[in-house]
Amino acid sequence: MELPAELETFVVHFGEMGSRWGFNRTVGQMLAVIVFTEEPVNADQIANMLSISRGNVSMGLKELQSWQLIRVHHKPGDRKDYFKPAGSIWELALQVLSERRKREVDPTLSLLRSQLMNDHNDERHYANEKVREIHDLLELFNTWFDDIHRMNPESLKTLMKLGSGVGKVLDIKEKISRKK
Amino acid sequence: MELPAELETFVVHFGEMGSRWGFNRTVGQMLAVIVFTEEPVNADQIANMLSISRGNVSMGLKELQSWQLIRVHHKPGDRKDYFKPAGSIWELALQVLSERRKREVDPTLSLLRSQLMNDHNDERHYANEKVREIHDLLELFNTWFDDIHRMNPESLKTLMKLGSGVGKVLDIKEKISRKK
DNA sequence: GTGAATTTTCAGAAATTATTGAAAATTGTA
DNA sequence: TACAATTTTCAATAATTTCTGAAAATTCAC
Repeated sequence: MELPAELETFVVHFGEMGSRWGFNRTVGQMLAVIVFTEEPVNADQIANMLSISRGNVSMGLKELQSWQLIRVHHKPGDRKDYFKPAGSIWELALQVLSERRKREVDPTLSLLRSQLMNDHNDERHYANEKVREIHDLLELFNTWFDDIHRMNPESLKTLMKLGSGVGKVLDIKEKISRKK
Repeated sequence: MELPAELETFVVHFGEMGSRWGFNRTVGQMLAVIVFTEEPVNADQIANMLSISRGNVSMGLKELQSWQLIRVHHKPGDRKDYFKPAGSIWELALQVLSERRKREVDPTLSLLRSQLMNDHNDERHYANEKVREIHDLLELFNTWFDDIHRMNPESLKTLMKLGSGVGKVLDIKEKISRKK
């Protein structure tokens, strides 16, 4: 199976962006192939389309599975593993955010938490103040994100479209309470 | 100036996380030093505290400035440049998100946009459907984020604390309109 | 304008990360 | 169980990224 010409642009781009999204060039390209190809693809097809080694494909697939972005699919009478996206584009995006939070926020939060546990948590120290501030911010972000993540996609879309609308409501509410 | 012992943990951690946050180990460590130190610090102090070369510090500072995370500060009678955070923790966090959107979302969005411009935008093709879906998702995310970013920190905090509260309101609203 | 203080640049070196491909392990079928 | 198909592993190598430090550029006080 050859890489279809109309996919080339996206494969190249997803490759370039890959490292910014948290994986590497090859893994990004593999994701592009899997997302933009209607039929599930197998490892040999991916290796051929991207001209990379079979071993590299194997590692990349493991990575994409650890991100829960792809799923195995079996075809009757074929022992090969075929891969397809683990959900809709919307679900994949949420999944990427979720994994990134796990990798980018959670470790820091747990360090800050343990730091605040230590009783020598001297509030006079500037650094301790900052630790507290970052901790509270990340904690707020995390609970907010959990909330959001639990919402069904349609409500979430509606909420996002509302955007500053919600903000305006809150601003008005605030102005009123300040006048009291 | 020596690296204060109580900062060591954070410097090491910010270093490890650096690459996940979009810069490299050294730049992460430099950010930690600047954020956790009350007094503005100069390039030589950073180089000494982190035991890295003066040239490396210069490049790192440029990077942090390109992210708009730090600002120059001048002391009277001292020609050296001193550096301090460009804002509160909250503002720095928003700034990181903002820069990352610029680097991680905008390039993809502009590719997808140009792809949809091309008239051979054949809706029968599976790949084109996906292009459209990703485009719409990123567009929605971008306008939402712009909205959010314009809000004042206090309203934003309130909104985040509300979290699923807003979601519940929307869910109820939806259930009602479905019954009609 | 001169020159010392300071910052920036960048070629080469070091460190890190990604890739290959052959061997080992696993899986499924007969 | 035997064996062929398939996947995974991992040591060696290749590619990329980061770092150093000396030289060049800039800045500013006199």
